Amino acid sequence: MVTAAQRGQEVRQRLLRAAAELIVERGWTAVTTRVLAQRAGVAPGLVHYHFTSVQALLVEAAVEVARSVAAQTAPVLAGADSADEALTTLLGMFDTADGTDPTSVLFVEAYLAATRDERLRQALGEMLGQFRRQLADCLATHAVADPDATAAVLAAAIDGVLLHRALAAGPHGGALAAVLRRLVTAGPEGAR
Amino acid sequence: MVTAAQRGQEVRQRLLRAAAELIVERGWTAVTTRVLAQRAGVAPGLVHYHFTSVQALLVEAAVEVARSVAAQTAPVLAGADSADEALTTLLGMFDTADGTDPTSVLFVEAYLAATRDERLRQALGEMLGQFRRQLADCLATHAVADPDATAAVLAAAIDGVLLHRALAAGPHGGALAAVLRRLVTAGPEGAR
DNA sequence: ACCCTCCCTGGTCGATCGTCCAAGGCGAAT
DNA sequence: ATTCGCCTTGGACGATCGACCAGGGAGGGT
Repeated sequence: MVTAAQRGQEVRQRLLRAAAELIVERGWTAVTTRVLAQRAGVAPGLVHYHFTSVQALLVEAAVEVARSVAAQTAPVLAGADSADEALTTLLGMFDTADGTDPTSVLFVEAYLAATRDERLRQALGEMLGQFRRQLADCLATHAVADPDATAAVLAAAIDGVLLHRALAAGPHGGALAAVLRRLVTAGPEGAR
Repeated sequence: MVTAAQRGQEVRQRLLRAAAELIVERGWTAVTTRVLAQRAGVAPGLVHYHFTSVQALLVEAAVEVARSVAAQTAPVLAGADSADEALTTLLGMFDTADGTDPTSVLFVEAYLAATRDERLRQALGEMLGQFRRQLADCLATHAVADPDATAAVLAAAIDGVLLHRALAAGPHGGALAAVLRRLVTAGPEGAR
């Protein structure tokens, strides 16, 4: 037997999934109560029953997606045998993304919304810091110079490449990896 | 004597400036006819007199700002004596930006809006292509390997760094330049 | 003096917005 | 069987939205 509470949680999840889709399709500030409910297949009133506001729902949905992506990248960085391997595997995960794919657009939408929502900014800032730290640990283990700054730039470069792919075709696969590899193969003398 | 046509053009410019401000403050899809008019200090009806729609006004405003930034970077790339110098000067132009400054936010907002507006996507895509080409020419002149892919990655890295700065503090100035310099100082043997 | 053209005003239109709420439904506990 | 607590429904509220337009006003050409 399915309890009412279980059905309630499932509705919550459906609303979160609908929010993630609609942020991408319409843009953060254009996601409305009624469209959310329709996409989730529930009555409009349920949105404000399960969440205090539409904005709170969007924030929770975005953070959840970011968390799931972070959960995928973490083991890659922790288990790599070399900085080269970590880079290659990481790029492989994003190589099918063309900048207009749901995940890429959602991330950028969340970044922007974070400039206008302090809670979201803090949540995403912590996750970015965590990713940078994991990446820096990976680079430090494999003797890359200035691992902290390198990790920050590498993370930024990946996001930037995805951002630019939405506008115009850019380097993919091997060509992209070859350029980015310069960041992690320079020895300690790379820093002046 | 100020003719009516001159005043009309000035109102148009005021609306474009107001649009650029409001896109940053409120987000692309949250800029409304009436707020635009109020910020520009004109009657609401003028928005749809000078522009066919609010969306058209936003697109024109974003493209105009992008063009003015491109006009600032172009001479830097063309006149640099070395790839190092071009990189340093370029970074200097963006070093005061913290990711929440008007120009950075406007660019990202425009990138996102471009995924939902084909005209804007094409306009920004052309400008990105032009910037990449200028940067690639600069790199090629100073014997950097694989200038096209390097230029694309470098451009993406700069945008990515600005994007991430909005979420968390990142490398600035010398530390940032030191890492990015690896991209442009690797010789032809850098590509395996 | 006339008209023509363009700029501008201020308000109306139907649609849609976020939020809230009274009332109904239904399993679980008493 | 009754009560309790949570989930759910569908609509009401005032505010605001983009787009539109009838009409006023003021130079410039005739």
